[in-house]
This record gives sequence, structure tokens and C-alpha cells, in this order.
Amino acid sequence: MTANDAWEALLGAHARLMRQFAAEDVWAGLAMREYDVLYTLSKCPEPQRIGELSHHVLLSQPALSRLVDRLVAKGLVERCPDPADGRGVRLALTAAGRDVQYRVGRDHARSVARALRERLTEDELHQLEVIGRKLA
Amino acid sequence: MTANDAWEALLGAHARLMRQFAAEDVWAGLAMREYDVLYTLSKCPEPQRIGELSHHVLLSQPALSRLVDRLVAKGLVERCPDPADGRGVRLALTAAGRDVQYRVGRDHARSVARALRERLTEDELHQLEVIGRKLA
DNA sequence: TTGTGATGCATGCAAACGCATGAACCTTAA
DNA sequence: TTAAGGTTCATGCGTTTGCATGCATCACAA
Repeated sequence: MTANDAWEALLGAHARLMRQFAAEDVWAGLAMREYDVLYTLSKCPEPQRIGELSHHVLLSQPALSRLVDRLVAKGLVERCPDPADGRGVRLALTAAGRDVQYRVGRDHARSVARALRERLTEDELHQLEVIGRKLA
Repeated sequence: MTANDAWEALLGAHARLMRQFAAEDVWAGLAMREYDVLYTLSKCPEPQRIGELSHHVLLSQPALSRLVDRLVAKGLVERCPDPADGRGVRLALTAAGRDVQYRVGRDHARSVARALRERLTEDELHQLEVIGRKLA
């Protein structure tokens, strides 16, 4: 089954690179998942519903809720009431959060670029992006 | 940066598909990581060192050790002393373990093939496999 | 309006995780 | 042979996770 071989290769690539990136010293005391949330927030028109985040992060809703607790405790994220829905909470980066995201993101992006360009041609990078988008 | 876009696409694809696969009812009471270990064992010339497993699974060594505890408790895996190295432990599937791996693997492989073929052409499947192998 | 069910997020609790460390064993060299 | 250092796996402990559930709010129909 070529589809299954492709999936296994994707899993292997993911594991290999995640391990490598996690071992690098660029995270400023954050777990990778915590940085992931900061990154997602930085990419969105400011106030993001917590439910939207859970679509981007591979984490249960309660785990995400507590991860946000930690980011709030670190002063990187703010919980704001949603004026349009009293149940909802909207998340926004604080100034400190934006700053940390920027610095970590810059260093991490360098590692990512280096790791991928070491192993793939420019064509393959484009193919990977196209394929990834189709799957996501 | 096209390399970073490619990595983000890969991450998105991984998260999306992992979520989908985890939600399917094919795991026979196993966590996906537990199945992953059974699968790796089934693919190897019988007795596998626990240290080798940790290269394939995205998990710390202690976590893997306890995951094996659980599989042993379920009667799916055996710990055998390594005759060539008194520190080492070699792992082997039991008959029950082989059976469970086979059944779960068959169902899961079907989902994987369906999910990937729904979204990718045959050419893209081959590209993904090539790219994945280069990265892993 | 009021009641019924759905939705968004938080919390209790047991399970699983990572880090630091320990115990047993291998290796090497004096 | 034995002492020093490295390797392999297991265990202690605090942290993070998922599942089940609770609380508050929303949507809608009677």
C-alpha cells in the first residue's frame, strides 16, 4: 500500500524533526505546545476563541484550557470576555507574549529552515507544502 | 520562507490526520502510542531492544518503559533478558499481541489509505513517501 | 416568558508524562 | 582483579493530560 508507506514516512519525519527541534535551546522556558499557542495567536486577527485554538493544536479542550492558565500565569496571554457571547473567552497576547513569541519564533524558524533545506530540494519543499495543505 | 511554510503544512497535516485516526473505533482499547509499539515490534526480526524502540517513538525513555509495563500487563508483549547483555531487555510480541496488532493494523491501514487517497493523487503519495524518508 | 437542549469553557480525578536519579551491568585500563 | 566511567533500563516525584462532569450562557420553541 503506497498510501500507508507515505503515512509512515510522514510520521517518521514528524517524529524525527520534532525530537530535533525540541532538543534545541531556543524555547525560553516554554514547552513546544505552549509556543504553538503563542504562534497561533500571533497569526490571527487579535482576539481568538479558545475553541478555534483547539482546531490547530493536538490537545484536548481541558488540556488546552489549562495550558492557557499557565500562559496567563506567565503573563504572556490575556483572557478577555467575549462581548458577543457570555460563555466564550477570547485570548490575546500581552506585550510580553508578543515579544517572547517573536524572539522564540525567529530562532526556531531558523532551525526549521536549516533542517529542511539540508534534506530537501526547493522543488520538494514546494511539493511538501502543497501536499500538507491538501491533507490539513 | 518556503521551508517554514512546508513545515507548518506538515504539522497541520499531522495534527489533522492524527485527530481523525484517533477518533476512529479501531484501537481495541489501546492508545495510539501503544499500538505504535506493537506495530514496530511486528515489523522487526523478533526481539527488539527497548532502546531501539525509543528511536521510533516520540516518547522519553521512562515513558516508553512504563508503556511497555502496560503492554506486558495486558499480555501483549514479553520482556526477555538479553543473553548478550545483562543490562538489556528484549521485547517480543506474545501470540495475543501479534493477533491484536494484526487486527488493529488491518483496520487502521484501511482508514489511512482511505484518508490519504481521498486527498492526494498517486503521484503525490509517492512524492510524500520520498520526502518523508529524506526527512526521517 | 419560560423551559429544553445545545454550546463554551473550567474543574475533579486518575492515568500518563518528563526529568532526575538509582541499580545493575558492561568496558577499559592499570 | 579491580577500580572508574559509560550504558541500559527502572523508579520517585512533581507536572501535564484525558475523560467525565459541572456551571454558565445561548438558541429556540411552546
